[in-house]
Amino acid sequence: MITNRKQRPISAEQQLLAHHIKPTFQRLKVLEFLSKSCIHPTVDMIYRELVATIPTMSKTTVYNTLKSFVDKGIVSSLMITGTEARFEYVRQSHHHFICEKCNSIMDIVIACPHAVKRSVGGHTIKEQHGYFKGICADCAKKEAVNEAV
Amino acid sequence: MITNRKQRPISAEQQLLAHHIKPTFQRLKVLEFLSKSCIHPTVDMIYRELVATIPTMSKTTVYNTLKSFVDKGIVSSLMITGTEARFEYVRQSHHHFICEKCNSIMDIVIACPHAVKRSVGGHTIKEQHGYFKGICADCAKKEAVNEAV
DNA sequence: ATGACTGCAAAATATTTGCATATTC
DNA sequence: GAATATGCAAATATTTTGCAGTCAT
Repeated sequence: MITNRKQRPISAEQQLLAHHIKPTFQRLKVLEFLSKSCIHPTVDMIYRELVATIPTMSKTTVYNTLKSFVDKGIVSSLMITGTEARFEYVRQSHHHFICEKCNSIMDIVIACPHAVKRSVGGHTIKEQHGYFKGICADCAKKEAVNEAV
Repeated sequence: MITNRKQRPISAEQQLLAHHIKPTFQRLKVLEFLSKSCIHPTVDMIYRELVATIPTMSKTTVYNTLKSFVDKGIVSSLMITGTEARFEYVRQSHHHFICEKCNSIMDIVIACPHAVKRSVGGHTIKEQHGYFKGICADCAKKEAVNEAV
């Protein structure tokens, strides 16, 4: 769901207007998809999803669109799983967990004392990112089952 | 400097042997360069540095070598500045600061309550990563000077 | 009509793979 | 001499760029 600063639900169109981005058809579709998704999709995932219903959609447009969203702070870009960027609609500040087995990315909401810092070591902070890598609960369970056999 | 678990200085060769990696000439050079470097170099930076004195060095070998180092936990791979992986010799656990202007990466040593966690949300943690993005002190200073002109 | 947006194609960049050669034990 | 490591070349993957056509004021 997309909300404004007061946590009131607003449309994708209003969200783009609020950030001075012209709400074109393609941009709305990208934003709507991201706001519904919890899989932190790659450019390719977004493209494949949208081209299914919008045959003229191009990857360049997905790249362009994501770049403008990231610039405006509506979407954040995660470089945590190898060489492919992943994207998420910006909501509450949180950390991530990346599973080495299944490569899924999960949101981890935990208190972080650095989340409110404005600067560190004399450097001005604009963004904070925290992530964990390991084995997710699902994969750990599957492994346990396999070993029992 | 390379140290063992008791913080005693050891040679690159001993470090590789301790991790069951055959200490070949190329691997030693990569490890020595990383252990001396504080710039979190890319594959290309490592390659260019080494090929200057070892004309037969290939990028494939740098990739292979880094992969084995990361697998053994001697080196860690950072995906935080766009599409190019950066590498650092593993020492004390710490966070990073990435400057949006000059793209330099700095180590940030701060207390983090999550650094000792073994699991989060039921998922088993193997690695923790934290980083900040913003404007470094140097670039902020330069900007201030430019504005004053 | 102007300026912004889209999308194809090509270029640029980054990484991986196949395989032949070289090296080491 | 068997096993492993190296390095060239090609393939693949990801992102960016140039440009021509399209769309919306």
